[in-house]
Amino acid sequence: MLSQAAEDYLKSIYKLQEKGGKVSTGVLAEFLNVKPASVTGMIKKLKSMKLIKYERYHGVTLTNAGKAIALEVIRHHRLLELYLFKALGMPWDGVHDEAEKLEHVISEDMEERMDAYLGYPTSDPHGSPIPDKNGVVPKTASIPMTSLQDGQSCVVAEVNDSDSALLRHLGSFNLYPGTRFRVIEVAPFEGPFTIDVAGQQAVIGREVAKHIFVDDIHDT
Amino acid sequence: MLSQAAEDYLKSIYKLQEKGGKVSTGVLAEFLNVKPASVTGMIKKLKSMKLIKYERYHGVTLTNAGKAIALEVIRHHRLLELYLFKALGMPWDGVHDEAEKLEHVISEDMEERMDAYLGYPTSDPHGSPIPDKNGVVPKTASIPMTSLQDGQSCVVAEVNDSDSALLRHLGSFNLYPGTRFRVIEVAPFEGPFTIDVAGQQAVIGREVAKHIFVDDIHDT
DNA sequence: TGTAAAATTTAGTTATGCCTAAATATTTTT
DNA sequence: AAAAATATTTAGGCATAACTAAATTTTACA
Repeated sequence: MLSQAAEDYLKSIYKLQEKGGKVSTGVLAEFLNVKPASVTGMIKKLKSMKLIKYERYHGVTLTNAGKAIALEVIRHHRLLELYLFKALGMPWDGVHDEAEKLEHVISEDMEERMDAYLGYPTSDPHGSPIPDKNGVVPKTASIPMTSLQDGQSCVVAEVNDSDSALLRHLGSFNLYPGTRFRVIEVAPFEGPFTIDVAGQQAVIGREVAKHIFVDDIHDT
Repeated sequence: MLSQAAEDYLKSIYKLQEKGGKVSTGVLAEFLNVKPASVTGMIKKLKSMKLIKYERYHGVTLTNAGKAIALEVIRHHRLLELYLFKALGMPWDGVHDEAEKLEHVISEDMEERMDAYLGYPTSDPHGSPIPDKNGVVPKTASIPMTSLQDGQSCVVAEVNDSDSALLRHLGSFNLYPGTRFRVIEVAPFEGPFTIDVAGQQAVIGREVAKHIFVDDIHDT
């Protein structure tokens, strides 16, 4: 059985790989909040298990076996987030931390039962896609909020799930996946976004907007 | 934060203490499936944390702090068992193993939400009492099935939760907590019990009967 | 009571996964 | 292309929690 630490490495590699960019020792270390020297050690281990490919100074790549494990952990995480949200009524800014611990521990059986209870969902409370049992990730073609222009209307597709303060902030504006809003004004010089959500005005800073992805854009 | 291993030691000490008898290094080792030398190490650690009292060759006792942790872990375990059983429909012979892993990992918040969902229950699917938030354990005055006599009728109160084969066996006779049955005959010389459960006859061996506790006994 | 048996502890190892500090390799800059 | 900056690895430690084998302590029995 794979250690929790190893699972976290694979999950992180997958996510960093998704974002584009080379997954170097240093990047991984930063992402996982460990020191580069520690990453070197785990890289050796994962390589010897044939879960990753690695060449010095050229970054890491998941093998198919490694990717399968990464996707299974991510599936666990997102199913758990949605389950905790829907079945236990946990707030959307609380489910990430809980899922982060549970994801390494639940059985296949529990995974399947949650999946069935939820009706085989394809996205979690933050809009992130839930890979299916075969590791197939639903397509999500969304665009960063930062690329919106004055007057455009759109629907929140996905937000970063790991920053609970950010999530509470967005929640205070009722900005959840599925919520439609309209850009009233984008302040010049990389300024904040003034938007209209269901008749209410809200100001969203650039840094926050970077973590919001949107869909279904209309010019109005 | 306390390690999972330490939590398991405290939980085991509590359970062994309940059963009566001195909780010696060797007994603990056997119960936890580790070697006595390993127990010595953990005993030192737990003693230094003031979670147990210990004197060589005289066994271990929980301090109040240690008992509180033990009861919290047991509470988690039993709430989880009942939750998995009721909310996710897991079979009663499957919930123990799942709960065994989850019990160390769930938050107070999740504990409270499960508790509320279940309506603040006082026993798990195997009839074991669920300690409340303050560590108060509901009274359960039940008697081992092995002390029953011919013709007595009673209700299953509690069964050992950790042996899934045993649980499946009992399930095949519909022998769950709350089920009433009548002893038709106790075979002599420590023989098996022939019982009547809802009109069906079943033969329960002594070894199995030792793991069944009953209540509400009537002579018929 | 002395000796054998049983229980427990000590000493030394192992594996995991992290750390720091120092060494080395690569890339970038000048 | 050499020097400087950056990235990565090596070497040596630490903590946890298990193990084995050997020593020691306690208990039990003859």
